[in-house]
Amino acid sequence: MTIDDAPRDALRGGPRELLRWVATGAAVSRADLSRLSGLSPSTVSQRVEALISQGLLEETGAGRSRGGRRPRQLAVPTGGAVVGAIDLGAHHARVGALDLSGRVVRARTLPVRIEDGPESVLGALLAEVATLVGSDPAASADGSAPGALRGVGIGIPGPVQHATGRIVSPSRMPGWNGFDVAAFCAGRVDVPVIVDNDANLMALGAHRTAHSELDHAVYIKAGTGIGSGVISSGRLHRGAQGSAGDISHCRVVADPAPPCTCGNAGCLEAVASGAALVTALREQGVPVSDLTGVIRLIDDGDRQATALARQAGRAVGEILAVVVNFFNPQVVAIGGRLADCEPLLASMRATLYERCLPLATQTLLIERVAAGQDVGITGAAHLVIDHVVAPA
Amino acid sequence: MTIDDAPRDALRGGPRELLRWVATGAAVSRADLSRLSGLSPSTVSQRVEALISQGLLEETGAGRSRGGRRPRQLAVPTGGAVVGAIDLGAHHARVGALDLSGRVVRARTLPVRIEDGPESVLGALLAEVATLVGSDPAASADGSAPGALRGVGIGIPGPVQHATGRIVSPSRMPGWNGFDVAAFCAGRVDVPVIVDNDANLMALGAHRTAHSELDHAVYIKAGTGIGSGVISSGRLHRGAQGSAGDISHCRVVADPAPPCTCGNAGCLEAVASGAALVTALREQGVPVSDLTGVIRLIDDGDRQATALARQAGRAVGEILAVVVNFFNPQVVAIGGRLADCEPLLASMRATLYERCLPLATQTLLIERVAAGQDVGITGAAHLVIDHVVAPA
DNA sequence: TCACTTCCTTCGACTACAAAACTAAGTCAG
DNA sequence: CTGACTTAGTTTTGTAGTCGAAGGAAGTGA
Repeated sequence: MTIDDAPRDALRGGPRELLRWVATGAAVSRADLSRLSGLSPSTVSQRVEALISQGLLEETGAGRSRGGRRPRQLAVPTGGAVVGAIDLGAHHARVGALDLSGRVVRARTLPVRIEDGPESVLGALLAEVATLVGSDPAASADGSAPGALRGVGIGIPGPVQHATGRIVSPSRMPGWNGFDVAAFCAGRVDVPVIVDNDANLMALGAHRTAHSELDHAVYIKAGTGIGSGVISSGRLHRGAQGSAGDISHCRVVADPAPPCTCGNAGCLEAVASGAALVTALREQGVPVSDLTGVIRLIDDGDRQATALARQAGRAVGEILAVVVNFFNPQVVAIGGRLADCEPLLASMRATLYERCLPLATQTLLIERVAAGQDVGITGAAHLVIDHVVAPA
Repeated sequence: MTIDDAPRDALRGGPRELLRWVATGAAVSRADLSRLSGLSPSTVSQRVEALISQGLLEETGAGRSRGGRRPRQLAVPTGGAVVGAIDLGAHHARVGALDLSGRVVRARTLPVRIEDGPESVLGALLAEVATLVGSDPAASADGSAPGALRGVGIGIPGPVQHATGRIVSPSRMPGWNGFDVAAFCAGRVDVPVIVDNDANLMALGAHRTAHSELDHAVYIKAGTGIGSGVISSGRLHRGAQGSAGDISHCRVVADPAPPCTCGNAGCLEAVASGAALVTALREQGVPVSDLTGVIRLIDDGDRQATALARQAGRAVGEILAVVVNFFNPQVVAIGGRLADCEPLLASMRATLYERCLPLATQTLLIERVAAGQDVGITGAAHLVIDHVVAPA
């Protein structure tokens, strides 16, 4: 006798899921939703009506007939910049205004100086969010409720206790330790603010846009720093302390083992992060100023830079091999600025295939995160949307 | 604003949970259940009645008053050996008959020879299950329905595709590759048979008996082989292919790197498993015949054996460090025959604390699996019980 | 003996969902 | 162009699960 697993999601057919189906284009009519969700047509009608009255859904005329009455098309109100999102990085921040479907309405990249401290940095970014949301033509045109800001999601490049919104001993954010981001922001905007780690947000964004049908996924963010986000049973896995996915200080074999900002040596971050590559190249006498320079060198086929990228790829692969064996995900995707670095990717892949159980890699997808520079804010927006369309 | 996470379990107050509360002794009366589950007294009464009529619960007279009417005590029908369980090991199998609360009613350890092949081994073990269940005094006394066998759970010391019940390229089970355990057993017993990896069953058993209030846990089984079981959000995490937790072939630093049965060298299993310790000691000229001998040597303080145990502990700790950083569990517990080996445990602990993020180890429990030799069959029984008390 | 507590059940109401019947609006064959 | 059929969506009605209030059962303690 064969036992199939418990249903993937007890929230089956919840308003959130209906909304997502419409947002992703999987469903266009009430009938579609009924088929997809397994709910009866009457129930779907009822729910849809509720969503419409909340301004979360709208009717957009009749669709094409498939041999019978034409469907009344549904859509998530688009163009309404109602969710703010900030994806804070080491040197830049991506700030955006997104609509309820998680689509980017308007976004900008701003230079930031983390070392200026949280008040200054976050203050400026929140102001930019307000500008982006406020400059919404739809809102200024009709000024109705659907155009109003519903929440702000913020991604931080360091450890965040999601539950409290507090930052805990970040390695590259001087002056931010213990800062309560959520509380600070709550004083500046009067909508819910959700704070999470940047890798988690990338994971959420990438999963929702590219792998929403997969249950278990791991996303690596390799930029200036290195981190990962975990999707388990379709949901973000944050772990006991909210530090799940933080593989930056796992030890890897490297000779000599480069010292890490954390005080140890041979950490993944000290070998495979963008910052590490910059440092290593400089020590070899190569004059690079930042990660962009390193990537250019690699693209140009520079021998030293390429060798370092390979080493970085092996290091990532080494850690990822343990993760894949242990967690057995359906997909491993790599994002961040180093994701476009072919030598790194290639040696990561090779190491992974070499060191994993055949069973674990047999159907494993190893990909690049597709969604580009907006994955982070997309993930942040999804977090907010999930919270706005609250219960189940 | 602080956002609390989604409710841990949408199945809140399901019949399964009620049953578990009674089984664990957390609840004795309907009133207890109402308080624990948050359901209204009327709903609880209704559910309890249903469970009683299914024979899954029974009333056992009145309890002690707490200042008012005396509670009508509830209990899971005990003494009824209604679930069969087999925990197959490399040289021995633990076979048991358990009641609906997951308590062991009767159990035996049998020697097995894996190399005799699945038909022979499983045939004998199933026969033993029948004997243990059949010799139930309660069943023969009143012969009523509650005494009837409801299902059999089987743990296999190798990779199992839980969904199909098939064994996939096990490293130490010649003749078992591709064997469909579930189908074979289905032909011999007329109740559901559930097959899973032995480490998964240990994890389930240990979690249910000792850590049921924790969401995320990792259990290491270190015996002849080495494996792990993962609890994520309170549920067994099996991963995409059902191979999650199989860390036996993760590479660790070891010099020289001992060859592994899988063809590679330096696998965790080749360094830290019981089989590896036996092999290594023999190569050093120490005459040991099996794992029991090794453990005796270690307990006696033998220098060579202890050194190997330390090395094994470091190797486990090394892998576990990555796992803890990545998964951020609330507890890591070690079971299996090597769990009682102090030097191994000590160096595992040390390595873990040295290599993990402080945030991840700050509140991390590192323990020995408490439940003893019956954890496996207990886990198997729980799997069956969960399936019998089917939906939510 | 009486007030009060605890335990549990009964009953009416509410909610979520579904099934069935129905309306609406189309296609297509003859 | 007409009538049979299809698809889409609504309305009505029914059912199952849950809760709250009320009350009965069975105790304690002043």
